[in-house]
Formats: sequence, C-alpha cells, structure tokens
Amino acid sequence: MDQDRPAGPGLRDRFRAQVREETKQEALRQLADGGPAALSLNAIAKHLGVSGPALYRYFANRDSLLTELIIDAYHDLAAALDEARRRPPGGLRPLVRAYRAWAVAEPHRYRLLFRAPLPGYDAHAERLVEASRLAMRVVVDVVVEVARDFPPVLPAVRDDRLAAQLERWARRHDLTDVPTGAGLAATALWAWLHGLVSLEIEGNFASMGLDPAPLYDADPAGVVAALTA
Amino acid sequence: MDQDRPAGPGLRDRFRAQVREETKQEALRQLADGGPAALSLNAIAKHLGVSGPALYRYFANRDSLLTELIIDAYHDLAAALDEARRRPPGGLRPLVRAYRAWAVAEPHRYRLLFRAPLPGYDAHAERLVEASRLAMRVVVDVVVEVARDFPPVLPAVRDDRLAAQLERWARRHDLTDVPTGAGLAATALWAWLHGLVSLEIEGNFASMGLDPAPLYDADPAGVVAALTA
DNA sequence: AGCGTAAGTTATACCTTCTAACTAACGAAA
DNA sequence: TTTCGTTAGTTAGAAGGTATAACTTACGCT
Repeated sequence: MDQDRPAGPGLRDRFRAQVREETKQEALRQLADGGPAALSLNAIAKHLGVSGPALYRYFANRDSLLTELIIDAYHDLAAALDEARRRPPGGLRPLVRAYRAWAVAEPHRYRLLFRAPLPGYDAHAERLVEASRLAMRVVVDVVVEVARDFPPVLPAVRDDRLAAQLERWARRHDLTDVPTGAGLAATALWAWLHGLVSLEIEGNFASMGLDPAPLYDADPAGVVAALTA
Repeated sequence: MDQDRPAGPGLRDRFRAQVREETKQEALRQLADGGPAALSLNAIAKHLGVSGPALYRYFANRDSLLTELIIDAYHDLAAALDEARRRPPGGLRPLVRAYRAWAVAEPHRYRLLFRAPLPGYDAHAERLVEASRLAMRVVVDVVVEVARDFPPVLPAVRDDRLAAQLERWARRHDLTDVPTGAGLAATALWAWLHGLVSLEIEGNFASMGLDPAPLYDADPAGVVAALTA
C-alpha cells in the first residue's frame, strides 16, 4: 500500500519538469552559439530525440521558452549578487565584481536580460518586470546596507519630480524603509555597470585592444556621487 | 550625340541605388516594429512589388542587408554627434544630449549598433569595427577639444598596461596627437552614456516609473573623473 | 542595330513555427 | 484489476522564411 510515496509531485510531474529542464539546457546551448535567432524549438526537439511538435506540450511557443530563459537568468543574476552581498568584504565592490563576473561568464544570458519586449503589448512583459525587480532589489539592499555604515554614499535627490517618482517606486515594491537616495544610487550604479558590461561583452573594448578591467576599479561611491550630481 | 550626359553613374547604376535605398527604408520600418527577427527580405520584396529572389540581386543575403543598416546607423550617429560638436555651446554637454537624442529617436537603430557579430569569425566584422570607429572618432575629437580649454578633464592613466593599450590604439588609427587620457576619457564617457541610453530605450527606467532625464544632467567632466579614478 | 549584362521571373530544397487530428500509454480510482 | 480520462507523443500540413538554379526579358552601351 502507499508506503513511502513522497507525497510531493507525482511521477508524471517530475518527468515533465525533467523534460522542461533538458529543453532549456539545450536552448541555452543554442543561444550561446548563434544568438536568439538560432534558437529553434524544432532543432531542440530533434536533439532530445522527439519530433517537432512534441515540445509544444511543454512550452506554449517559442516566445514562451525565451521568456522563461530570461526569467531564469534574472533569478540567477539576483542569486549571484545576493551571494556576493553575504560574503565578508562588505561594501559595493563585491557587488560590482559579481555583476561583471556573471555577465562575462554568460554573455548570451546577460544579453537576454535587455531584450526589450516587442513594441506594443506583450503578454510576458509583467512577468519580466517582476523578475527584473528581484535583481534590482538585491542592488538596492546592498546600497542601503552600505549606506548604514557610510551614509555619504546616499546622494541627495535634487530633482523634486525624480524624488517623487523614486518614492512611488519604493512604495509600490514594499521598500518603505528605503530612502529615495538609495533608489537613486542603485539606479546610477546599475547604469554604470550595465554600460561597462555591455560594451565589454559586445566586444567594443576588445576591438579597441583595451582590457576594461581597470575601469571596474573606480570607487563605486565616487561613481554614484558623480552620476547623481 | 552625348550632349549633357552627367558623366557620373549611368542610368542603370542610379536605378540600382534607388532600389537599394527603398529596400533599406522598408527594412528599417520592419525593424522598428518587430525587431531584427521581423526583418524579412521576402516581405520587403513583396512590399516593393517584386518577387522574393529579386532582392538577392541587390543584397547578397539577409545578413548583408543588416550589416549595411548597421553601418548606416554608425555613420548617422557619427554625423549627429559631429553636428552637435560644431554648434555654439561647446563642451561635453551637447555631445551627451546629441547622443541621447539620437538613440531615443531611433531606438531600433541604436540597438543595431550593439548586436555583437556572431561568435566565431564574421565576414562583416571588420567593416563594422571600421564604421564604429567613425563615431568613436567624433567623441575623441570632442574630448580633445574640450581638454584644450579645460585640461583637467583629461584623466591621468594610472594603469600602465591600459596606457600602453591606449597608445597602441591611438597609433593604429592616426590619432597620434591624441593624449592617452583623451582616449580613456572618451571611453568612459561612452560607457556612461551607453549605460543610461540602453536602460532608457529598453524601458528599464520606464518600468520603474522613472524619468531618466536628470541622470543625463550630471557634469560630464565629473563623471569622467569618477569613472577613471 | 545588335549584343552582352543585369534584373527580373518561376521552381525548388530546406528550414522554421505552429495547428489539427489521431494514437498510445500512463496512472488513479471503481 | 479493469476501466477510463488525461497526457504525451505521433504524422500531416499550412504558412512563411532563406537561398540557389535555371531561364527569360529587356536595358543601354558600343
């Protein structure tokens, strides 16, 4: 009789999860060499040893698969940043290093994060914004934490309109204890990092013969200060 | 007899140029709504009233058309920056404004600039790097010009390796009169701008309810200083 | 006036996404 | 244990994409 059946998901569900996972793995491989254009449900199916339309039992369509990959990537990045946050040498530098390291290690996934949803209404847009908030949340947390020990990193928000927007943003996401300066600092930090990382992984520095490493060594607090001046 | 034939390109060549131009126009339209994935030679041909394969007389393949659009975009951006440079209120601010304005006005073209050539060797890579240099050249020129009136904008290049790389880069591109600091400053400026612009046109600020305008108002010289510290 | 080249045509091979209709098999419940 | 619904797979096929091949028309230069 029902001896030690692990009351959780049944066999079927577990198999389903397994197939979905393998599909995503192969999708990432295709993405890595060939970019989003090269991602083909058909080819993945062939690789898994099933026939084309079979995969549509697992993903509604190509876009759906892509969306999941993006969300996974956001979660992964957020986790990487969070881990950097927990580790000893506090401050903003570990965050900077972790952000760059993640992007450089998986440029195809990083690129995915900034594929704007197609113009017009996109059914997946909400889920994507939701996922992106996770990563932003970590950045904000680190900024708040650092600001606790070293208040000057929190820039003054000179622009009133901007202050109001930041406040609304914080309220909307249960960040009521977060000062507007922290939101601004996090945003500035993000823009700086994204600029560097993006140029790096697209090869713009490489094509100039430059190693961008020194550019990441700038003092993050100083950068935030300058960017929000 | 050959009366006033404008010795330039013959009728045939002019027609050819015309068709190519119209093709690109339509391609840009498709790009604007639908992204690169939606660009279809077939559809363009139909729109021009010819049948599919006809366009292959004008563009070797889809990728070839895309590459030309990218190169055009680089030229256009370079021209926009150059115009900003020539206009009265000197300094870096007009450059910043022009960069943002161009990107925001044509986000689909701006995005094109940063589509990394596919992994592995890409036949078009050289032409693209060549075109991108044009835009970079303008930025460098402005920095050099500004530095003439206000030397402190030129950061000291602390890292020796970086200094050597910058020097090689300058030498390779006939920028022998350009101090390494200018190259570094231009790069930093570019990274900053790209970070902001990229997040703006991908809707990351909008999804937070933020108007990024104030972020562009930071003092460019200060930003350069902080980024290259 | 004629001829070579360029520009268009259709046909075709092969890829893609995705729907429809059908079948096999799993697993839970009678 | 046997039944029966759900699920996962199948093939067929529509619609559309890239790109090549082979053929035909017609432009425009000599």
